[in-house]
Amino acid sequence: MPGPPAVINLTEDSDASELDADDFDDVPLETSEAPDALDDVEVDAHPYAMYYTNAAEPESVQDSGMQIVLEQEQAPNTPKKRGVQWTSQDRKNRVLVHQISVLSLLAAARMRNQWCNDIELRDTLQDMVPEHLVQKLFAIHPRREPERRERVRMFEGFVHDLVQWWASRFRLTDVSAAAWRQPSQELLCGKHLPPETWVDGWITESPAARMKRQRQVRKSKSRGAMEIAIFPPGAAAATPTYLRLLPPPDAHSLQRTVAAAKKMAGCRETSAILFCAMCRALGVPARLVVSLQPPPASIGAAKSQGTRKPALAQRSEEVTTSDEDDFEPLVRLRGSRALELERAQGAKPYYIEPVDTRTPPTVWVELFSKPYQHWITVDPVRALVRPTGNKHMEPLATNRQNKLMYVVGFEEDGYARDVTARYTRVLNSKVVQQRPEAPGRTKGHGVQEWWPSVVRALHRPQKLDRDAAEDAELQDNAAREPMPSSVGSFKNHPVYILDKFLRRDQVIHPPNRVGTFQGMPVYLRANLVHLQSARQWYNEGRTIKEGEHALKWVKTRGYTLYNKRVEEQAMTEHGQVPTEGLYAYTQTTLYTPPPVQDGKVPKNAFGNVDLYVPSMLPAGGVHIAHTAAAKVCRSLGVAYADAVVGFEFRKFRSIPRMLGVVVPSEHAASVWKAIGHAAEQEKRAELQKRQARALKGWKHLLTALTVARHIEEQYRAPQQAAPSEKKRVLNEAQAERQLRDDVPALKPMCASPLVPPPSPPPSPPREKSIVSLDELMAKEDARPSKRRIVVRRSTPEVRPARKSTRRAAANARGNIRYMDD
DNA sequence: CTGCTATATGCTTCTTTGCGAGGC
DNA sequence: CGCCTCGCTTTGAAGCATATAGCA
Repeated sequence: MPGPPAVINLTEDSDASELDADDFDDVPLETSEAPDALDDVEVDAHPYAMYYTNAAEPESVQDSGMQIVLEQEQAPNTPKKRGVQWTSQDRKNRVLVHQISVLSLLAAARMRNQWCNDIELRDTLQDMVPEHLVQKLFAIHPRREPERRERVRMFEGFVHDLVQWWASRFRLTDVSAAAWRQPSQELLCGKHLPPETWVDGWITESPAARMKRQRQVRKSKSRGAMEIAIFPPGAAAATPTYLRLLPPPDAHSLQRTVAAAKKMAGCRETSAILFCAMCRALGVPARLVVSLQPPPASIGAAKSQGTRKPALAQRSEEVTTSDEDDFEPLVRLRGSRALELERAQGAKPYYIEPVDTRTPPTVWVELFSKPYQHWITVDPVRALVRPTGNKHMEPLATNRQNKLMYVVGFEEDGYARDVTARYTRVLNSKVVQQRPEAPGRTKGHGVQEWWPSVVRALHRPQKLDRDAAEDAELQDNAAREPMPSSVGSFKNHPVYILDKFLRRDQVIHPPNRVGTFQGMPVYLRANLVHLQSARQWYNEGRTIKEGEHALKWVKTRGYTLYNKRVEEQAMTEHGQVPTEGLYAYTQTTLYTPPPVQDGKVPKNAFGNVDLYVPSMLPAGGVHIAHTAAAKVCRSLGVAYADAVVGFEFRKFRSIPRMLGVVVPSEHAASVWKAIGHAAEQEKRAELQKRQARALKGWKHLLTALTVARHIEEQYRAPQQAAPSEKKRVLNEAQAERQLRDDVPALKPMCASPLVPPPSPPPSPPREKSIVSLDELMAKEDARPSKRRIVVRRSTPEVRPARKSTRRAAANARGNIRYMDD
């Protein structure tokens, strides 16, 4: 998880994302507003160092109890080859995590950009600027210096001096712990980290330690720490790694940012944020530029990164020489008090991979030079001022902590602009391809790409002149990127494409060649056209225009048994592979079905109406989307046609999915009415049927009892035989009830409310055991006439209705009381 | 060692209108 | 007789992403 988004505030950004809500089903998410409670903490003394021990957590550490559990579906065991077997769900998760990270980072950056407008912060910073610099700035005015070229030079000189002054004054602290950089890949790649390891501002916990902490939290009734459980990728069930969030080390609130300004000390990112605020205070249009560092969207990228990283497991002094990137000694994030605590508990220091402040940053500033009418790139940490930035802000490909993927500049008014093109020379060949939904992954026409939609939400709705000029500049920058130098890199290239990478349903139209590579013509991806067969277009409610010729002929791909047979037959008869023509969208037109004429709905060859999309409804017709519609139409004598709304595929056979009928519009109302009527009647009939079944059951039972009594009367043996006889009869009765087990719960005909069955009802106290059926029936006769019949399956008592005219039924599952009417 | 290419492998997508027996 | 339900039918190929080996 990336460090910065201590607070997530998604507004427009969340609208821009095309994340399916379903994807979040498994993520129980509870958030609450997180007030800034650490504001009074000193910036200098590693404000969170004291929390780095397992000592009791101050209540202010975490305000929201948030739990994110990305669970994976249990899949059947697949034989493990080596390493982790990635499932398709893992891949989807990676993209999702990437996208959520990007949005979160944007939100975090936007919030910091807002802080730059804070009056107190601006005043604090403005007061610090030396007088001679302020004078230098004021001197740049058309009235004082009419020569524009001179003003351009003066502005650059001013910015240069300002940056020099800033870099010499601002003290860098907390650099590594607070760095905005690539999150570590170990966990995402399924590597197990030992407990008490620092991971991007989180700390790993052993299950036991977690339980213990949670017990303490419960006892003290305080809010728990924010924690997540990360499951390793792969199909096999595994134990997650538990992470607890540490307090953010950087100036994560406005108050702390102001404090950092007063101290003129903080991390690299804080330096850039404060510099931006200062420039705005001086009246110079300034952008806060952020190179977002989300985890990679593809597994391959993450894997190669993750495996090459030095083992974070070793966390002590010896790690300092583990990597060539390590220029700084081990960062010990300890205050003196924390160190004491640590010594007392025998804890080890956390290892945090260092950051080299000489490498390109992930946060910097752009200043708008009014005389030059261009944005100037400024890195206040390395004291760099450059009219163009790509050489100095692009990290090396080998840099694992900083990957240039999205660079966004936030302006004073809160709008942002995608300025990635300014800072990379490999925008199309590398950068774009790292984003999800790169050209190779999207398909078809009209597919919304994710990042462009995010950018649209960030950009100013109406372009300023300088925005338009910048767009041209950035486009020019991108256009200067050279053509790929290998066949492979043409694949999925966002600008160019070779014939050989065209898919079955793609064609270049118009086929304007823009170059040649190894003898192959090179085309622009912009001219790529997605094609579909006539049938496919028909399924979307479109037909091929008159006189259009197919742009491409391809081998048919019969899927159903029928079509396969047809293909085979064609093969044997003509000796050539059957082909079908493919057409572009522009060659099609909306399909208009023949209209309803003389009250008749025109049918197709199958005797129904194709209604795959609403536009395929014949003129003068109405779709009655009700399953009972056909029956009603038949009885009413209304001409109708079944509506086919789609297909289902089972066992290589396509089955039309029917839903309702199409009728002439003049009959629609009457058909709907009849449907309502029929439904009511059906309901009544159903009820009657159930009652008839219940009555039959009762009749059966009573007959059985009568017969039993007759038999008993005729063949009764002297006294002793009676009990066993009674038992037999009762068993019979019970079997009878079991036969009726499927009788559904009967709703009363009248409107009396159905009382839910009290469960389980106490058995009614029995006065004394019944010895014979005679006794039983005599008892029944003796009872006062009751309007309520209770049948309890659990009791071997049988209390049939005395009069056969009484309608009665019982739910064989027992204990449902039926109110007779 | 890195980057490129070819090959192997495993997963995903594409597809687009039955029939007859028997019961009610 | 008409309508409904049930059971049987069959079980691919292309395309794509990724992993891996080999080569320059």
